[in-house]
Amino acid sequence: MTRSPACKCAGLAPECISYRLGLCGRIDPATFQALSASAHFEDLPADRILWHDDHAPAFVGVVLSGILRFERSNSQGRRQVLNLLLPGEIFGVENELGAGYTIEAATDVRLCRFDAHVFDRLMPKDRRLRAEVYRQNVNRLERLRWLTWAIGALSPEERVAAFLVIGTDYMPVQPHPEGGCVLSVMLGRRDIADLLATTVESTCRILKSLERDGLIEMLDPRNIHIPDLAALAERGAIQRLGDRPSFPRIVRMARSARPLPLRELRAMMPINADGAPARAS
Amino acid sequence: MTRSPACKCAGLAPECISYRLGLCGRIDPATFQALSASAHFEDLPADRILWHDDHAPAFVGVVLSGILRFERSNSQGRRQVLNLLLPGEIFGVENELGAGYTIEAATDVRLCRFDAHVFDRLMPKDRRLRAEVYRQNVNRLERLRWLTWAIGALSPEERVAAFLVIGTDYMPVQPHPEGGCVLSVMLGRRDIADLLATTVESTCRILKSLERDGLIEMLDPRNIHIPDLAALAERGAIQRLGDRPSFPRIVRMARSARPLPLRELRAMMPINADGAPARAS
DNA sequence: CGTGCGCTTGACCTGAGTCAATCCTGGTGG
DNA sequence: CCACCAGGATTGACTCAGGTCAAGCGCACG
Repeated sequence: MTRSPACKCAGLAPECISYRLGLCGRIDPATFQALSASAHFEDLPADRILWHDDHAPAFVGVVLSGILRFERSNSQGRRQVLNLLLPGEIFGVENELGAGYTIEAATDVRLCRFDAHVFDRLMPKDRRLRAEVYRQNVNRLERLRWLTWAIGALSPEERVAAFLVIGTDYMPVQPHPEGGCVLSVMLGRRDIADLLATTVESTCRILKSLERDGLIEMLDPRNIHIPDLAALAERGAIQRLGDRPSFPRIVRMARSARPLPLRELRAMMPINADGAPARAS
Repeated sequence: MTRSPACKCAGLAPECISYRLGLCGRIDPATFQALSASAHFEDLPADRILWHDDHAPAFVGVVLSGILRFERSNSQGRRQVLNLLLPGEIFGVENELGAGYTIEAATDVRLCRFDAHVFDRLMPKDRRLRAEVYRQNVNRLERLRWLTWAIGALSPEERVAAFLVIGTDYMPVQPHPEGGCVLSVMLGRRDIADLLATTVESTCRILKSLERDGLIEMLDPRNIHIPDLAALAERGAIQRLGDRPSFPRIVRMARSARPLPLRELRAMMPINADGAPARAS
């Protein structure tokens, strides 16, 4: 884990995802100054443990790129991923750790950490900061509600289908020459399985079966062509394409602070899943 | 559903659970005055639908007695209960409805409804009001995390065991002459099953099997003797008796505004599950 | 005294988890 | 450049936990 010296963000700010569409850009400029004075970048390799169990969090952070997973395991090691933390999202506010929760990097991650004390001092002062933290909490709650419902009321197949549909909101998406789109799944099978409360094997089989049904086509394990998003959504018990839990649109990440390594198909300029240019707001 | 004329709460306040340990007692007195001026009592019979699906909530409410269930169903009618709303808890803030969620009475319920506009006008003015709403949101998130983890990572048996243990925090509890305590489960099997993402039949069988193992004894379907709470907790994957999601302690309800009908064993003076007098705070 | 509903029990069966073998790919070192 | 290796992904075979379906049971209520 590399760690840069304190960075004032000054030059970077307009490029930074947190500034462009997250915390930093929505708070009072004075708060931003104070906060950025305590900011450090930090790069984590995939699977690095960021916080473990009841180890009280010592800092507040914002994800700049990559995905963190917020999870908890039972005694036999069965793991449940409770949330994905995406670029632009804050973590470490409200002592969300404590009861055996862990935060780990699901992919390579770059994040920005702020001093917790500085953050706590700023909270009561800036109503926009509070509003942003509140907003993100509401989103979190909404996503968790969806997940709980999905695990409790949907079949594994429906959950996987829904995961792919919802994934088009926050994972890279490219148009496909023959129509539809190609979703680049940023998570390994293990993580998908643990998020959807199923197993790696079932996930594989379900993907194959969705492929047999023509709902998807696997270009390679991580790149999935979705010819008809609406059809897949229907399989995933998503009534209208509109009602999915709110994730930040990765599309806004397109030119984030640190471009992802430019391998194979990974979309650097994602468009909307339906092939239209990315929606605003 | 009976509805009283507007009630100023004046005389009732000290008796009211929301005043004694919830919203009303924690906010600025001026806010309380304004809020209570728009307050109505409302009694709902069990299973009455309070809000349905995308019907935008028109009011903010506080549960005074009984339990509401916050739920969502899939297309085949499989239902998932996502949260229980207990005496003292607020609902209707932040448009939590919208995506097919429903709020229904799980038992007979008495609640206090406030005008949503009044509430929204007060929110920006009173920091203590905001703090209380925030606090309750954090609790909600925490409970939902536990539930998601439980459904995803625990077996149905573990979930039922844990449900009973956690239930001692928010459902009536009495000491048992032979030691341990008697928990009066306020929910029907159906609700328990839908909360724990299992079926009525499995719930029954699991209860029987816990009984065979001597972990519980069913006095009648709704009154369960727990000789050793810690042993049951262990079966429910609750490590230390301390780490359960935070529910309001029903013990504080003991003399709430409207006593529950005094049938059979229902404890009017619950004590702590371990037999000690109720813990403070 | 019938009816209905909630709870319980039994029989059955299948979806999905477990275990194990194989494939594939990218990375490493010779 | 190639052989080898490790880890992820896939596939197959097997098993059983727990869901479904179908009956009883018993209490509350009209």
